[in-house]
Amino acid sequence: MPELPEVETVRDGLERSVVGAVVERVEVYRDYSVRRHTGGPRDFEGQLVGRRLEAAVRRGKYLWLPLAGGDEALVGHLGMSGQLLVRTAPTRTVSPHLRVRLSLRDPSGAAIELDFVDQRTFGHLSVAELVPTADGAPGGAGTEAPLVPVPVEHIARDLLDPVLAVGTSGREALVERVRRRRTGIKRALLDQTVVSGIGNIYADEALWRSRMHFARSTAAMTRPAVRMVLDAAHEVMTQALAQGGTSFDALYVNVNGASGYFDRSLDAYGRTGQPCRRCGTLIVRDEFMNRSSFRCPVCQRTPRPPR
DNA sequence: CTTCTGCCCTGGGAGC
DNA sequence: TGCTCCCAGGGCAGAA
Repeated sequence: MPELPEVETVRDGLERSVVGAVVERVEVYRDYSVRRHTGGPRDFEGQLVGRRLEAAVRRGKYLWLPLAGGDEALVGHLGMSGQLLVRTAPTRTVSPHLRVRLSLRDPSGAAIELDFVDQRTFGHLSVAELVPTADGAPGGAGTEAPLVPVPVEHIARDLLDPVLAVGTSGREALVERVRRRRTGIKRALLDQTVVSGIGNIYADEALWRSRMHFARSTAAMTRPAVRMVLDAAHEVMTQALAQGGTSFDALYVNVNGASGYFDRSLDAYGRTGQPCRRCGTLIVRDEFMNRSSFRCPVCQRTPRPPR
């Protein structure tokens, strides 16, 4: 499932393949896939036709393509199973999970199809207004413009954002924000209003690398401990991005959670019953927020319950 | 304001 | 073989 590194791979692909192209036709095959769009799917189609895609921007797991001729953007979230596939030649087979198709014309006159394919339909597209960022800094990766779409306004910056770079005041402010929370460290890492882009997989990987239990109280954590887990999250996502980038094909912007990075490099996530790569103890699975959490029971000790 | 729960959705795979 | 049920989980509404 796409988290920050996968979404950044998609953003990079879109930047190279569809930026500069003009939307000629929009087909919505599944209304549910166009959500949080004022006006509904028909209005979505009308808003896009004739507009040129000006950039490809990402914050956390949100993507957006600012549209020429107005402060609006095509906004996308891939959810669990979403893919944005770029094709420059007609295809014989159409995915049964094709939800939205944008037919584009690039500056050279060539036809491009941008397909939103999403099996589980947790992802969605919309057109939304762009508004200034609260801090005046660029809205996300891939742009210098200090703008974000309205649905992204409440989404915090992610760890690859220069505003949150290690050693900056932004990073230290994030450390303090985490310490002010009254919750467990994994809940804080997953809260997209605190820091964005971290999902269940990379949260578990960051906690394993930091030797921390998911339920450790944020309020009781020292600054160095919070720095450590944030650095670990940053590191694991950077490494994943480096691997995801190598398999990228410019003509096929792909997101596939089952490929590449996932199979080879995970230390905790999904490794129930397999030996911890540090100490050999078998990884366990815990119930957490109605989903799963994977950890080494020795490296990541259960914290004392608060009194 | 903060924290937390339940729900949205689909199809692959396990279990019988 | 065929049926049923569980599971994956990001983000949001609404409750506490």
